[in-house]
Amino acid sequence: MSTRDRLVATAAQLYGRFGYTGVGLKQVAAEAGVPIGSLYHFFPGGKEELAAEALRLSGQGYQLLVEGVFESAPDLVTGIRTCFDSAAEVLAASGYADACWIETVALEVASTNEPLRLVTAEIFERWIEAATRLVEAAGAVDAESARRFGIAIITGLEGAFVLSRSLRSPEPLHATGESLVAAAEAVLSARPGAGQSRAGQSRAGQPRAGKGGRR
Amino acid sequence: MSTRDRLVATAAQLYGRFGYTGVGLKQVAAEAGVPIGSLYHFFPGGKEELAAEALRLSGQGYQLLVEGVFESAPDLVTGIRTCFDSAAEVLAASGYADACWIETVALEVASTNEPLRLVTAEIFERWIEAATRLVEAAGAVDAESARRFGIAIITGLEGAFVLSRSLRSPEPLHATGESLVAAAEAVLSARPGAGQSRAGQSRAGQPRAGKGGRR
DNA sequence: GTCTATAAACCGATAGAC
DNA sequence: GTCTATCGGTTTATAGAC
Repeated sequence: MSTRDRLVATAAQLYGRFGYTGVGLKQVAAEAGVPIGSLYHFFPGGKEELAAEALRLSGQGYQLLVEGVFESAPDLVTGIRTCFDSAAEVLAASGYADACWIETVALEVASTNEPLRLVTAEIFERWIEAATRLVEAAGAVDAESARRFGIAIITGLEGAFVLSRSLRSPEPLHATGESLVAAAEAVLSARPGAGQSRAGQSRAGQPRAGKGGRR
Repeated sequence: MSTRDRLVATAAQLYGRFGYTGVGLKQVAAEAGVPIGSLYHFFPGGKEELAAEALRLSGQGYQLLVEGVFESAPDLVTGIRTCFDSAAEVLAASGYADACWIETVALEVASTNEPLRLVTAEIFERWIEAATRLVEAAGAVDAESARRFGIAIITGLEGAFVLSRSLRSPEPLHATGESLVAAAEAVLSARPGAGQSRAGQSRAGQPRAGKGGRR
């Protein structure tokens, strides 16, 4: 792993735990075992450039992770359930520390650092587009409602992360996931050619009970 | 307005824009027109005590605000719509700065400051209980699913704030609100004595069309 | 490319005069 | 209760030797 990659990786890790303003460059360099001068050699733009790079890398990482979960699920509804349930497991296993650090930084910079705000906006926009594609693949009617529900999945996940981390409980993630499952069934049953019962399959599997508990 | 109240109010304002680690006590004191010595006179616990007080005050304020919106709405579904739509208006009017600053601080302190984390947890728990009461008043079946959907309203709102602030667009708030409306109709139609069509009224009004647009 | 030293500004917190 | 000066430590960033 190159010096540069090590800096980006430890920056992502530290910004995730302490936030953007909560971590100094000296701390990042020390943790990565790199002198501060080398940091400015690779990132002449200083803290901002390093954070932008870390954000973009983590943003892509999170996207691939979630897309993988959905694509290996038999249908959209189980994809949503698996996504929120496994997020709850990972979060609890890390002592409620590792959720989505991009949202922490996004809130910190939203009104204070325009270049970094734009970086987070690009990441979120890509996530929305990816989620929209997943909903469309599940058979939702028009592009507009697919995007609308794709956004709801992202916002639900991010909001549940906040409460689950603060409360140190998986309950917000489970509850939000179940609410999105109910919404997905409603959205998908409204598509042309769908019966008015709860549906939601796109490529396999029998209709699930859907009312299910928190396992 | 007393010196003490002025400190708490400006602290809430500054922490909202720059985050907890992003604002110094000197800055708070200067903005409030108070010498730093007086700040430590009223808050011997320093930054942490001041932030805790500001969090509790703002937490109660947000709760009263949202409860007022829901209680003056004819039913749960229009309460949700009004809540998300007016939040989008307020946010846009402030240049996408004033959403919910408690979540910014909650993420910052979640893994770094246990006393403040507990303060945010208490606030979120009260919000959940308030939201649960609103859902129960709308006629949802059991206490468990009422709490589950109450949580989803809070997490949806908080998550939508993150994306709307980052993207500087009302779209995430509108999309999340519509998704919660669909989920509410599904949850409420499952209650005993309800037809299996989409419902959602609790005290007034005819059944709405429910599929409606973004106005 | 690597590393050290340092500048200039800021941080939270305290002491002590008034 | 108000206000100032200051301590010790941190921040971002740069200069310059190697």
